[in-house]
Amino acid sequence: MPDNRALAEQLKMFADLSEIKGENPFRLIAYRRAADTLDELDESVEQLVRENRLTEVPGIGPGIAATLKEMVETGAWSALDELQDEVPSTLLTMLDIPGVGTKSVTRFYHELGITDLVQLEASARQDDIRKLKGFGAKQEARILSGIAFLNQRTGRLSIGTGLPAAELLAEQLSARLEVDVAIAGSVRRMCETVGNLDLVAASDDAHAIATALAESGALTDIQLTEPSIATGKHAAGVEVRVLAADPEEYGSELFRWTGSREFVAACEQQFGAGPAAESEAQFFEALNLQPIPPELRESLRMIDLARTNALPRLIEVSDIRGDLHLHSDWSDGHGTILEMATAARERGYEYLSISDHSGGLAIAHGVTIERLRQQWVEIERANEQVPEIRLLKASEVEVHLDGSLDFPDEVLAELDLVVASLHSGLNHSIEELTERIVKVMRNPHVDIIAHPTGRIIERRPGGTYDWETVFKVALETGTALEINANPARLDLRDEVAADAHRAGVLLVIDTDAHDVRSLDLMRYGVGVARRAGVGPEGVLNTRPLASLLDWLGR
DNA sequence: AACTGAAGAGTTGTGGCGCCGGTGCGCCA
Repeated sequence: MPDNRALAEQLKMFADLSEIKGENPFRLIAYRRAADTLDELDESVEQLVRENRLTEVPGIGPGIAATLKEMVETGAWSALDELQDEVPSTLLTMLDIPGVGTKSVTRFYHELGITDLVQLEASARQDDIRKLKGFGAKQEARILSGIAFLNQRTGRLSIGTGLPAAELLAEQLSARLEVDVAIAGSVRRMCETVGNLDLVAASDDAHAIATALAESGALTDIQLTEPSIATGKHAAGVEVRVLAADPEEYGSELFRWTGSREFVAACEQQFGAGPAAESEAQFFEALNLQPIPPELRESLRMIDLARTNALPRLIEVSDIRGDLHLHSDWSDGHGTILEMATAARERGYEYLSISDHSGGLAIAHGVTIERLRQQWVEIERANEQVPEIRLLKASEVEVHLDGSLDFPDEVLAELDLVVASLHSGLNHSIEELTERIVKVMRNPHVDIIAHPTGRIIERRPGGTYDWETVFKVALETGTALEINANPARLDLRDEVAADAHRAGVLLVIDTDAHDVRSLDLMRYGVGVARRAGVGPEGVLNTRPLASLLDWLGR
């Protein structure tokens, strides 16, 4: 039974193929909008089909409802199958190249007979692309560097998918086997992408684990690859490995299975095979080491720090007192200001910054100066309705190519908080980008630089900066650099965040939420900060409201 | 294809950048 996400994928694929075929563009918009809606829908499509309520969903009319019904009931979509006979679906892989869209792909296909990335790369190398009207040497170079970037992709799963999947499995296994089951591996270390999902169960019965895995419904191809290891293929596309650990060795095995491989190897070299321990705490105690948080088990230096009880105190999700970068339905968010404020109260926050896009980002329905003033009225009203949460009048202000901001200084001065964002020209040179961001930080009204590099993990490389200069100016101007908690971004990434922290730069962890649910992405940003060795004092939004307002100078 | 608003028909996702070629078009946020 296809879930909402799988159905949305099919709709998007249909839209892309139809666009290549040259169908009515408004039809495509409708399919894509419906797909976006499904991604955020709380109810399952299957349920809606059964109750014949699909067309009650905004953006789903009779046509798409019939399509969804067909997919739910038969598991297939005949129109999509027919379309794939006409338009090879391998063409879609070329759309992943930054700068290549459906128009270009159509021409590569019709005029050069190119159907996939391998053929496209070969043609670009042979200078065949520039023979097409409207293409030249620069385009060829862009295509080649784009393909090189795509070839670096690991096919690993985002932590944003891996962690919830591992949590669900651990919960199901624990309930069925009635033993402790822990998440291990790269998921536990909060790596930005994960190659597989590793779990450790406090049970030496691997057969029972395999049976429980089968009952979970999320796995195929379940087998015992070793007497004590049950594996299977997860629907999300990675391997699941569950270690059957003797309860008396549960802690020490969890340590071994958490990795990183180099880290565990280094420990074994220093301490031998290590003692058997029921819990990880006991394991560290037996080694006479301060417990090392999983996120720090990458750098061997941490072993020395643990020896002398000198590990940094790491930030925790419970340290976070508010979210300073998010969106409402005033721009491209889906929740009202009141809904976002209420959700923040449920999460125990003290404050929330309403930072919708500025007018320059038209596609996101950016807020113009005139609408900004209207928004302040609504923010004040919500402040009265949800007195537990202090809503800040903020903006995610577009940075233009010349480093100027989308709002004039007089308007910025009236805001409680200014988040500056680069969305264009991120492929410019390191010198140009550094100069631009320095200019932004030197604006006295700018408080935060959002998702500084603009990377999208495994999709867009993002910009490069002379970080030393960026940190120096951030320190000098008192600008906070964001760790964007969205698992597709995680920007700044762990290593750069660690360097920033060491340089004394203040960090801030924001979700950039576009709906209520995304406020919960905070833990991924906290994971990055922990991997960077950052404690609560290094993060702006751990501060109490009064202290935050003081920092803002308001 | 869906929505609006009441009839059928018109509207829907905007504007700047980069590349190519000499003014326009595709791509992207």
